[in-house]
Amino acid sequence: MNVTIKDIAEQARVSYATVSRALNNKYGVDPETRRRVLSVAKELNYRPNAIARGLVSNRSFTLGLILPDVTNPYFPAVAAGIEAGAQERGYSVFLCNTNWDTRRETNYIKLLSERRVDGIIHAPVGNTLNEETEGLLPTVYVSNAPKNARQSSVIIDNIRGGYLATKHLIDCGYESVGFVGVSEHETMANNDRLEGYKTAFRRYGKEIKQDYIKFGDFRQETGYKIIQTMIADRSYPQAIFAENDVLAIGILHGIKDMGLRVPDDIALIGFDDISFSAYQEIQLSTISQPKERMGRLAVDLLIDEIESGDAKAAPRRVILEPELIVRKSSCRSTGSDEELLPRTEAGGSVPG
Amino acid sequence: MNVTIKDIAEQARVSYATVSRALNNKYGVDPETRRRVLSVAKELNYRPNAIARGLVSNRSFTLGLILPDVTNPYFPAVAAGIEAGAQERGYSVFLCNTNWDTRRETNYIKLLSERRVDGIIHAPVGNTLNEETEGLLPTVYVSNAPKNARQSSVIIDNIRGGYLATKHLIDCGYESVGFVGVSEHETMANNDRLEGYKTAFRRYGKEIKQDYIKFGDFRQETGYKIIQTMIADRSYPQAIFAENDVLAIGILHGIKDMGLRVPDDIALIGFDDISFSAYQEIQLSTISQPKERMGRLAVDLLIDEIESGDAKAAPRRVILEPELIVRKSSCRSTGSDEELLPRTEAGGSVPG
DNA sequence: CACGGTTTCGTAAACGTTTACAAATTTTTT
DNA sequence: AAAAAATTTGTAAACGTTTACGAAACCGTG
Repeated sequence: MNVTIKDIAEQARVSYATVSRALNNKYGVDPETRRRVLSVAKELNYRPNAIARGLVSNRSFTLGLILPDVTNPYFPAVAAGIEAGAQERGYSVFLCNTNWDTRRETNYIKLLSERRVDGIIHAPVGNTLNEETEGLLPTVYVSNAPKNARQSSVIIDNIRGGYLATKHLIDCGYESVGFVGVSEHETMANNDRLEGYKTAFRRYGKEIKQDYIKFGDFRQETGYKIIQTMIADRSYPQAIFAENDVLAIGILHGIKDMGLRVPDDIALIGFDDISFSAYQEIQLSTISQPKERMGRLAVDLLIDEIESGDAKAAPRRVILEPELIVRKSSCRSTGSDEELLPRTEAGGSVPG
Repeated sequence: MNVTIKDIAEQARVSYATVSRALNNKYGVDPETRRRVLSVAKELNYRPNAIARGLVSNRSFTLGLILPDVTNPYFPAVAAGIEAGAQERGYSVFLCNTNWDTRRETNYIKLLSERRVDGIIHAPVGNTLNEETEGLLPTVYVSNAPKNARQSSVIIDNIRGGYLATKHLIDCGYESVGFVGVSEHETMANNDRLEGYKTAFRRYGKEIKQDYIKFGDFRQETGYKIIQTMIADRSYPQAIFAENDVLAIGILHGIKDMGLRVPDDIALIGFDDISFSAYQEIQLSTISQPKERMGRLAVDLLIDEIESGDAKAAPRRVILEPELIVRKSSCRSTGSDEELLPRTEAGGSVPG
């Protein structure tokens, strides 16, 4: 059906081995025959069969991308970086959507291993590593990495992010600062953000009030409901740090629908800087992650590991800096920019 | 390195052909040996090599998904449907992001054909078909289809959508209704929406005012600027139909930042119903597409074609109904629900 | 117990490449 | 002009499966 290397061989009156060498620019083929082979190939509109090639070379130039939810704007942003980077280096990527389900994660990893991908980029949901699949394939974790992962990862310093967010609110002068997080799917990223929150309290010698720490999931409605019951109960802080922007936007609406104002009655800061947070009507202060860059770094790391063959070399843990973005939901910038908290120690270095 | 069918054969003391038959539940293998083979396979943690399998069967159980921009919330919504549907039927999908670039579209199609995908789902950018690649692979177009495409497609009735949006604004009693569209990347979908706009004017015997028809690209900022210059020029309609929600949201902010109110000073309706349009602070009226369902329909169509082998059978053109969603940016519902415009004739039928 | 019919199994070829090795050809050296 | 060296080419094996075909083993029947 499809035209193969043998068809070319016939037309060009050489053996198919020579055709293979000519097409792959291998050393040791006469320039004249190479020319002839290439011209025949073009004429027949030859497309090499990547599958056959993969079988013998044991390399598919294919990656898996496992993420919890394409529909959550955070992930497409990093996926864009991954796709672009992979494409530039000759790899194609399989899209795998887990719906925040760890069992689906496991299934996908097994599937990808059957498809003989050369590696996977994984934005995992849990905070513990999956012993059944760890090490099955070269992996780079992105945006969240399980505790004591034995693989490389590209994340931001979530503790620092949580610290920056909380510090900002404290610096604004708010007496009480609450925290709304997601517990349903505990991730290291989330744990760390809470940790950063606590650190800020410690630094400022303030006491944490458990009533002002709430947990839900990662949906807008949840944030909406949580804040509304807090307000209804007349037990709410002056400011809130929400663990991600989607939650924060829900909270924002919850506050307004209860007839209170942001930031005058309750100030608010989110995390992630999804594109909609910048919208005029929302103007959510937040902690920004370099999402696309994280994606690029992750593929580059992965492909480097694959191509250098030292997949088993010391895993690299790239930890990027989060950035405080002050919009209108918190307070005007305080200007105090002192680096009270040193950056969290990274196991590896941060490139470029 | 990896455990193969031969390793199993050895352990189970049968030929590897028998192993293959046992693993694939083929007819003609003794229940006892099958049991033995399966148990050895499990014990050795065998994972079939999809690449080798693909080589001989000439089927990769792999699809390509080509879309213009993962970062635009419309596309992840349909991608989610596609991914889920494909996964359920045993297919994996390659993510291909074209950045609204037709040359990248062509390159991706060629690449996918080298990877021997069984078919592709394509949300194309142009309105003309690419003669170089058309027919190279079984294809289903989604969300936009080139004029006289020879392949199946799943789209909504964009003429009707444009009509519904415009009619809604006219019914609200606005004297003048403008149109803001994207011209940079002309698509059939966009052309049709404008067509629907014009149809509504014709039905109502109103005259179209060219000053109120503007074009830009598909970015928020563009909508923002377009409306601001209109307002600055003191030449703007009472209501605006924007060709997509991203544009509409830009317009929304543009209006507010000029000190005017929505809908009191200028009413607004968008198209697509991306998730953020529903946000409390935005409340954009819009025309909704069943995005996830479109994705599912598209994969199902594609896989049916692939598996039935009649890829060359008459292409099916599935045309779904758009739905008017009235929020707060236009006017209260008018209640007039008469079906003035018959649905656009479809070349095929709309399945259950 | 011979025989035809089933059922189970193994051998071999095939899928489209890459690549080690050897053969053939050309070029260089003496 | 022969020998040696270098270049170019072909043959064959390999990658891990599936599957057509035929051989072997088993079954029941007369």
